[in-house]
Amino acid sequence: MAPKIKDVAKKAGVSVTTVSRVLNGEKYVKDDLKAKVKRVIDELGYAPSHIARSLVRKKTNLIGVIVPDLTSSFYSTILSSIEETASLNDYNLLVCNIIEDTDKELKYLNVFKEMRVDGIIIMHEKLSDDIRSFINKLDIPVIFSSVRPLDHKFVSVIIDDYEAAYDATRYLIELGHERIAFIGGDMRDITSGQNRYVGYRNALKDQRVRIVNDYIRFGDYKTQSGYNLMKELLACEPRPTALFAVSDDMAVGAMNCIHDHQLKVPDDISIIGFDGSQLTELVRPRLSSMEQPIQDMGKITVDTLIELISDPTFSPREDLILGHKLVVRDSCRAYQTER
Amino acid sequence: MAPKIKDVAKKAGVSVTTVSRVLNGEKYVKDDLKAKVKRVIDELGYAPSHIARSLVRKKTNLIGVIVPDLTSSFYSTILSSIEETASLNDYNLLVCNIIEDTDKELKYLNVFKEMRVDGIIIMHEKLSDDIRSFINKLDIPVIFSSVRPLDHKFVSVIIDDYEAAYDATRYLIELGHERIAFIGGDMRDITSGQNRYVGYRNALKDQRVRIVNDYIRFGDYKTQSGYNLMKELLACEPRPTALFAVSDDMAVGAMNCIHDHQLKVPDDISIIGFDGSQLTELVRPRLSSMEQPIQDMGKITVDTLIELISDPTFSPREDLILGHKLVVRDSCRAYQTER
DNA sequence: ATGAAAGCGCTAACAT
DNA sequence: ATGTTAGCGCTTTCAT
Repeated sequence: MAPKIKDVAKKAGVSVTTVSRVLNGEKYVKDDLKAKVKRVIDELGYAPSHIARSLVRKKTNLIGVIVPDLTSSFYSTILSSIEETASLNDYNLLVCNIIEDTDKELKYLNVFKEMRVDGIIIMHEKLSDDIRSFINKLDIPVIFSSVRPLDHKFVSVIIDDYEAAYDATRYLIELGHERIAFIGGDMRDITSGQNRYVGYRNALKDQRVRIVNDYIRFGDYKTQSGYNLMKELLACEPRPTALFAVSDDMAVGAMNCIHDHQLKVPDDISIIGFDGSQLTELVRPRLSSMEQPIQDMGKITVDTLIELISDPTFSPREDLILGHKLVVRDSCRAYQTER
Repeated sequence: MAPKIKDVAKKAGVSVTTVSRVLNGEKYVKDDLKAKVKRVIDELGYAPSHIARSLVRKKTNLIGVIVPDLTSSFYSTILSSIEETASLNDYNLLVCNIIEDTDKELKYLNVFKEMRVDGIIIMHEKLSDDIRSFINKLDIPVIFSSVRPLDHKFVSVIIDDYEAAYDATRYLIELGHERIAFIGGDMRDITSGQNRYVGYRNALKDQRVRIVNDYIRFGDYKTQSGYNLMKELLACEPRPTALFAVSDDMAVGAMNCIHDHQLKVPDDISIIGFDGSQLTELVRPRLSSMEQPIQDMGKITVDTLIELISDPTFSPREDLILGHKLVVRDSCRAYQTER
């Protein structure tokens, strides 16, 4: 069995309180005693039980994180930033990967509750009724990152997805494109589904570009779905000359589909993605994308959650809206009518 | 404050023991009592404290995981598989992302020790002396996944990296290539550094292909490093006609470099990667790769660790060697001398 | 079938 | 400056 504080106390010839004091760096311990205790701790290889500590302190220093898909470039990057920030603040991450599995999510949320995690980060917005009511009853701070669910009793750290989509679409319009297709996400998602879609539509409408329903398709943010939808789009007559995809993954899927059909990006079709994930630099041509500040998003999520944890009265009723940025790479070109 | 077992007991008019019994599904509780307790639990929104439980049961159902780079396609996939298997067995993951930071790693290992995690999974092999001695003293089961450090007192779940690299290289030789370059990893790594390098060398030697030192470069498994090293290789005279990169990330970096120099894969240079990560299907041309059974690796790692946890006498002294598989896609072609 | 009470390893009054 | 002791919320003998 691992040594306990009592063992240390006995061997050092002091009381457990004294050991506890040196453990917690309190003063009121004479230097020689402190030194002796420390030596014994080393000799015994003693490490205080976080379990026992949590029980009395009522603080676990644990943050539960629910990620929709660990293997996606966007989420693994934001998770990495979350981990870094948490670690810097002495918080540890309990990570749960949910791939559209409400039961598993509910189970995990319950584990988070049982574990008495200090806070919870959720990164998807397709909240089932069960989930919704569960987290509403929970008296643990919850924060949403990169998404904002509909009835938000909680804070979200996001960009303005509507504006970002609008700007991305306008960029294509300004390049002279008039047949601009759209590959969207799940319309049950407000943030990444609806907002981005409406941004696209309104950009077209405002610049008086015709909206063609056939050019509008919806999928699930993943590469495969981008590939499949692009295939459908290639069958349209006339073919679109540009595409806005609401995730880089989908954009890459579309690029690959185009490549596999012996067409060229951007010569035949211009593509702009969304997220600004690592993928953008991994593919050829490099993918222009509407960039979310992924690193900042992770950091700010954790920083805000920690404030929420340490000061329950602190409650930024407002969401935290970060800036988006168009990053131009090589996947778009101007459209010449006389081509 | 969250309700406790005592609150439930009081409200249900029974003893805490009884509540504990229904919580743990024991028999010897009359049905009507059981029902009443359950109702009260619901009404109160009571969830047993995992902390308190762990303290008395001496079991946390926590597994600590140390990942070298969450954002890499290989590690995020294996982590995803680990998470899934753990979750299925009611274990939760404490995830720590280490990017060559020994201090952080040591700190985390100490957290794992304090947290009394039931087991630890480590996915890198560059163990510093501190780390090495720390885990040797630890009386928590440790398992290595995808790597095997030098003095292995612990079990590893791996493929035969030497054989896999040998086979990958031989594939290029069989395609008729004679100028085969190598982009390697960190030679301080046994598994992914040395073994793969020696596999490459021996394959050349055995098939009597000349080994050219200029064609051999070492990096850090990442895309950028693959890119940079390929740039160096392109400057060689004569240029290599084929390349074996010890990670898919590096292979993709090399592909991009080749593309950026107006050359073609596989027409000008054939490339084979290593890992069989999702990247292989994301790039064009699709990347042929020596595939590791990533999913299985994650699953087997967790399954074995759980055995280790539940039965301390159980100790597969042997490493678990999984099979590798060459997956041919579009990045290699036969070399014709008369070209 | 149910309950009382000891104890898991620690912290934090409270005493000295 | 150091020690005694009562919990923290649960499980688990041991009684009944």
